[in-house]
Amino acid sequence: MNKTQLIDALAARYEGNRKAAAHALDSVLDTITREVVKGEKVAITGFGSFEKRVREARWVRNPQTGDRVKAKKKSVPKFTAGADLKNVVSGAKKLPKLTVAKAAPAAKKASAPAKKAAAAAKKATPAKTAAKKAPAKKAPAKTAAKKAPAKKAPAKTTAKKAPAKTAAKKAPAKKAPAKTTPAKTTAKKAPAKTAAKKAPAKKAPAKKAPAKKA
Amino acid sequence: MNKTQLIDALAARYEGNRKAAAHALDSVLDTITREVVKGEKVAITGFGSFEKRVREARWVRNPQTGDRVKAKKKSVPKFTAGADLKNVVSGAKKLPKLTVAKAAPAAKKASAPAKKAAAAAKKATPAKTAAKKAPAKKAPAKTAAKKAPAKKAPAKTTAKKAPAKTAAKKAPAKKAPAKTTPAKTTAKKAPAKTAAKKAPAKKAPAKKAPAKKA
DNA sequence: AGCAAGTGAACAAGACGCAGCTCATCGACG
DNA sequence: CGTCGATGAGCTGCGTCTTGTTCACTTGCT
Repeated sequence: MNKTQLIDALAARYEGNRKAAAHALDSVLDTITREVVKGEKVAITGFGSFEKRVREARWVRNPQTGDRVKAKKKSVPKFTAGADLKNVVSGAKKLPKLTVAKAAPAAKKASAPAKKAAAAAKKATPAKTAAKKAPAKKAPAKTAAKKAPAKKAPAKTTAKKAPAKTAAKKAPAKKAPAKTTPAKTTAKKAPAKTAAKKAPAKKAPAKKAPAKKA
Repeated sequence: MNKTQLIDALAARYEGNRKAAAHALDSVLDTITREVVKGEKVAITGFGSFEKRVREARWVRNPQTGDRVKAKKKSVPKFTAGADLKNVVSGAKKLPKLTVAKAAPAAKKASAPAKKAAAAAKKATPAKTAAKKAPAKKAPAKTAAKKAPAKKAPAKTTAKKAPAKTAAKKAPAKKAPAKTTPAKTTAKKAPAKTAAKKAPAKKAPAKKAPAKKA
């Protein structure tokens, strides 16, 4: 998914208004960028944090010549994923269901949807809280508690709607073939890209061709 | 800077409307999250890309017990910073000036501001483009070109309008202090962290205190 | 206000970043 | 809608960074 496609997906939060979505995306990214450039660490609880980190001078290699090169000391942007993002990406936790209702009123009433989002978040949060409290109380039984969360994951899956579970199954299926699935996903929108990637792999020999030129 | 402060900064793009800003931030982050969870790589040219990466099972160590632990195979979120973000963070490139005018109309007319933003982007882009073309043409002189870019930075400054040049002069002046300012900023926070790091070291004994409790 | 996230420390194995170059892809603009 | 300049990805190998667990405390957010 590229920027344009992201804007398309984001537009759903703005009643299909792509311009508003584009403005939102640009604004968010630009603001984060400016703060990081200023040396400010931008910490978004749950999602992650962006910060400027100093990378000391170090020896690196020119992959083409194999020569060692001294990379100068510089500042680089660093993103550290937050717990929530990690949890949903790993599948340990599911994202709150995004209702169409949220998307619709989003553009009309920023406050109303925010409350709905909070409500949805609360629904997801308490369940987790309870789960965490249980192990917290069973300090000695934490080992077992570890196993408990594993059971929790499926429990949540089961707790969710049948379709969600179906989606969950699809999700893991995607993980297994993550290397394969993305190709499929890519194949849908950018099969050309997949082909393009495969093509470049073939172009690796193409590079050999230029090597011959050399 | 935390989420609340980020929303404050972002509100400037929405006529001070914090709710709209919050909605924008939440929408963007949630959309990115959902796409990544779905296995989609979200590539935002210039800023960076978010993707789900598979981490194979591996042996890790429990630092407290020294025990080897088998970390299960899991999916983790990964962010790769884009060239533009890297350049501005490293100081190799400056961010286009953000005019208040942009912020003001942003909330009123999503379309109009988008165009203005685009116009501003163009101003920044062509200058860079021209600068880059120059080196691109001197393919053989790339080695020199490397040295050239250092000179380019001022060259671009000169190429800009007199006022822009004035601004450029201010900009470099800001650069000089920028490094000083961020250092100070960093000094403020970093030392705090450093202090914090030292503080926890002191807290190590504090842990002994609870040990006494035990 | 209460709960979750974040932080720091410990250590070793595994993951990641980064040079320069080339080609494919992207996206802003006319 | 097409164009073209900018960006992204991949290559190699080595130095740097992250990650597991646990605990206690601080901070942030709903």
